[in-house]
Amino acid sequence: MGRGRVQLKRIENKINRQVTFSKRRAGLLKKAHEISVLCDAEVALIVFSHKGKLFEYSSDSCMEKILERYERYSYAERQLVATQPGSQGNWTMEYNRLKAKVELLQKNHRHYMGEDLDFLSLKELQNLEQQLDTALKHIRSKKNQLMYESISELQRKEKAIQEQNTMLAKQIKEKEKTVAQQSQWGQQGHGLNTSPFLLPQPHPCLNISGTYQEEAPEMRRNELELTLEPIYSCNLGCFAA
Amino acid sequence: MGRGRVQLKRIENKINRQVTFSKRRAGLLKKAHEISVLCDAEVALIVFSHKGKLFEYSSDSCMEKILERYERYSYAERQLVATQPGSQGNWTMEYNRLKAKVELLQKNHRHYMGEDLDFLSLKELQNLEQQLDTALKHIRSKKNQLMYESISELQRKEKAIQEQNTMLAKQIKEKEKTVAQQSQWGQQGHGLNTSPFLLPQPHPCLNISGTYQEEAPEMRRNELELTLEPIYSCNLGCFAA
DNA sequence: AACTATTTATAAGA
DNA sequence: TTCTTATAAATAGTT
Repeated sequence: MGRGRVQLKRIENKINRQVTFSKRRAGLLKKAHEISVLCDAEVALIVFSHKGKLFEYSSDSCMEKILERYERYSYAERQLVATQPGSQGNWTMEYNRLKAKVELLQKNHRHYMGEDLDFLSLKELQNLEQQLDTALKHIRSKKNQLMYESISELQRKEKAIQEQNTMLAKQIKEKEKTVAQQSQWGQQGHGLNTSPFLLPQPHPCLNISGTYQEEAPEMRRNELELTLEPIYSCNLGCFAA
Repeated sequence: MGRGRVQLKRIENKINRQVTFSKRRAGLLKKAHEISVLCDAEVALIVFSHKGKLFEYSSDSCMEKILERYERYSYAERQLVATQPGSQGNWTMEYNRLKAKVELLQKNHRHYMGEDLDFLSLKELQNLEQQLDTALKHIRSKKNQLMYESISELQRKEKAIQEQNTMLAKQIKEKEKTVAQQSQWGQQGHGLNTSPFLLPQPHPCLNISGTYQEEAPEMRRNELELTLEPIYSCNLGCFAA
């Protein structure tokens, strides 16, 4: 119906395909509606465009209802088929169904693995992202637990060493005092040169460690939340790409 | 399309309705097929006649596949809608639908979480394990990257402090020597004491960074493999259980 | 189910 | 995308 005959094969021209899709989709939905009204039928129509956009029609009773009815119906049908022995057509049918299901699962899995995302729509990707996010939370928590242990072990070490550091610095100071006293009492004035040199040395380090120790819990928390969150959003970001 | 216009309302004549249903149904299925082929779309069409007979069409990928895709899609859609306030549609209906869907999704999800695995086959389990492993690799690498940074930062700090520690200890030792010398020589040769104190000061710091850069990569790698591997095997272990 | 007068759908072009 | 138009398709009523 148009200016030329149409071959029943994929339209290769992208633009053309898109246009035809729009038109035929409208027509299909219209016809679906018409038959449902004219003939009092229950119709469910689902169309995914090549690019993954969803279009649907369902007669008065909502989509879910019809799909449920369908599931019940086809389930019952399969049960009947299954209980009837001998019929060999059922086996191939069953086999194909199984095969299709496996395929579906694998496809889903691939999506869950962040692969084959090219033809998923943004919405589907968001869905995926959310689910993966939840899954990762569990794994995160275990991993973080061990990481934390490693980190706080290091921090514990650091703290201990720093304390030792402080101790040593103090000892030096005292040593200096002793030396200074000795200088004062002997060759005077010389001790004054050494002390301003030596004193500031340990000082910045001690100061740093001092403030670090106080802020460490905060820092740690910050570091973890700030450093780790971006990882996830970054990683999950690729699913929205 | 026919000898007279058609009003969009239920055809009361039973025979007529039945005939029209047959004709239009064929047309609808045909069109559904056409759009799926021409436009590379995924189409699922379900029609229940007034008398309850089922007719269906689904493009190449089987019906179940498409319906699942639909469910996922509309789930995602509803999630988006749910976050947007205001829509006051059939709440109870929506609620029930949501509840059912959530249950279904949770079941799938539990599998991905390594739970409820009792009725999965070995192959499915292996599949799950492998896929999760792969997925985690991506996440790991990013997360580890940041964790590494945090850890090696701490290690750098630790090392630096330790070196300083050593330095301070040396200084103390030398001070002691000086003190001892001073005691021995009385108040002689004081100028010699200050220089060994001052020269080594900047030296160790430079040394630290020099040796660190060479050894750090090895150290980091070791520590990561030793500390982190157990986490994964532990985590993944539960999927193999 | 087959036929056919008409209405519809739509391909191509603008 | 939307509108137009020539033409192919669908189909209502008929046989």
